[in-house]
Amino acid sequence: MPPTPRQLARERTEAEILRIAREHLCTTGPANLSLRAIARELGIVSSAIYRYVSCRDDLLTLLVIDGYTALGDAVDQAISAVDTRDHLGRFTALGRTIRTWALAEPARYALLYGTPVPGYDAPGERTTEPGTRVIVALARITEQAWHDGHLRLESRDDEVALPEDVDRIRSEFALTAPPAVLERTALVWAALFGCVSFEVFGQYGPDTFSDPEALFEAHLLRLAGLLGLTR
Amino acid sequence: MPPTPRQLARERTEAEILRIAREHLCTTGPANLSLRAIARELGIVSSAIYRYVSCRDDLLTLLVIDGYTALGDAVDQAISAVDTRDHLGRFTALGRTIRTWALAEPARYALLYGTPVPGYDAPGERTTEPGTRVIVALARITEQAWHDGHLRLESRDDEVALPEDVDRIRSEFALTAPPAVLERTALVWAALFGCVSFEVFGQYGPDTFSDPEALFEAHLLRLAGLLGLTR
DNA sequence: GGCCTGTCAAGAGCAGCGCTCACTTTTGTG
DNA sequence: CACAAAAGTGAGCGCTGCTCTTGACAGGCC
Repeated sequence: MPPTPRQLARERTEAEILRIAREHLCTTGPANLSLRAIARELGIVSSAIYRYVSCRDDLLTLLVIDGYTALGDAVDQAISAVDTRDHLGRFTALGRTIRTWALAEPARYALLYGTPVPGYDAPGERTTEPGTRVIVALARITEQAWHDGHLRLESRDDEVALPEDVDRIRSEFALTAPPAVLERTALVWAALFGCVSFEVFGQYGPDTFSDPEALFEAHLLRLAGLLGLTR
Repeated sequence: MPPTPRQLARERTEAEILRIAREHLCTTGPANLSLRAIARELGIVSSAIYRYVSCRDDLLTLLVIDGYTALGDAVDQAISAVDTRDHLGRFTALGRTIRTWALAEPARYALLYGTPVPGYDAPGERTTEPGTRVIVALARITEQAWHDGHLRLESRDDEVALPEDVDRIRSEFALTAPPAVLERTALVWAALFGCVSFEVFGQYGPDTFSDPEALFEAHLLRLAGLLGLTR
């Protein structure tokens, strides 16, 4: 059945709340996100906001899901614009997209990959799936590269740190590449976000690197090498 | 001249404020650090706290310096306990110390390497020096390894992303290793903190890796390889 | 001893916050 | 048109950071 006018109005208000909340996130940060301020900007009295959002943590959950989804969509789209056989190109597209999105949306990035908000536990049943999209996309790239024979192995790649965990994950996602590939994928995943976080969070001093993008590109290529990607 | 009783009492109170603030940081986070709550726990009235700390941001600066100093001391001590010629041992000691300290002091780690506190600008003239101690220590390790001929170069290591910036930094710290070494040092630095942040901030799911320490050790060795450290 | 100055604590007060509750107004629909 | 559900109102509680005025007290100087 078609949505009633009431449902439409409600959805429009909910979307508007999310939009204002995203803006406020930039200036106040997640810990000081103010429901009163959002209500004020929305033009309703402070208590009326609770008709749409049960509490502040609920709004945070909506923002987390919203952020993971936006980043996941951006990454998926960037990857799918590159030839399936160009594994290095897909990897650099993934890395570049994460960095670009994070620099464009530092507050949302911080909500996802920065300090956890004290006293807030993201409900796993709602956030895990969108939250794993980037690492799943990265694992699919290395899996495809392995499948196509474009993943170089090293001499001591026959042993891995956590065989049980790695095997469980490999079977969960039906990965055929050797365990060491998944281990290196996890390292590159963490390293990638380390590079992006340092830049977004201002860990590099103000006048240390004149062209952070060029530095990131160089790091991306080295990480591709660490991954064993050829071509 | 000896410190007056006044000065002694004042210093004792300041140290006590810092201690309580560190505790509160764990539960409230830096953005919601409450001067009133600290004053209450100290047993003085809320306004009296401003005799010791000019404002909330000033307390944050004290905590930032305190944190960088504690981490820097821990890293320096761990490194100096390893033979000067054991460059791999010094590198893994540095990495392990960062991880151990971060897991033991997640709130202080988050203050240093997590999301910047919105609206708070750390005064560079007071925080830069303690804040660079870890990367300086890492650079000294790679420099020493290069000096001792224990740093492997790669074929395309003759070109570097930002020659001017890298050369400026090399001369500032009197580094003799080639530019590519510094570039890789920067990547490993970011990657290291990426691994630690993922673990401290709970980016790995609750039941993904049964033994995060073992995973970190494996990643450390791979990062040492990326650095080109031999033996 | 008396006084003056600088330090410290107290407490009231302002504006903002999350959230609740009793209440009124609006609105879609049988 | 009537009526119930939904949306909005405004007072109120206890908390926050921060300011300002007021008063207690100790050390140095005459």
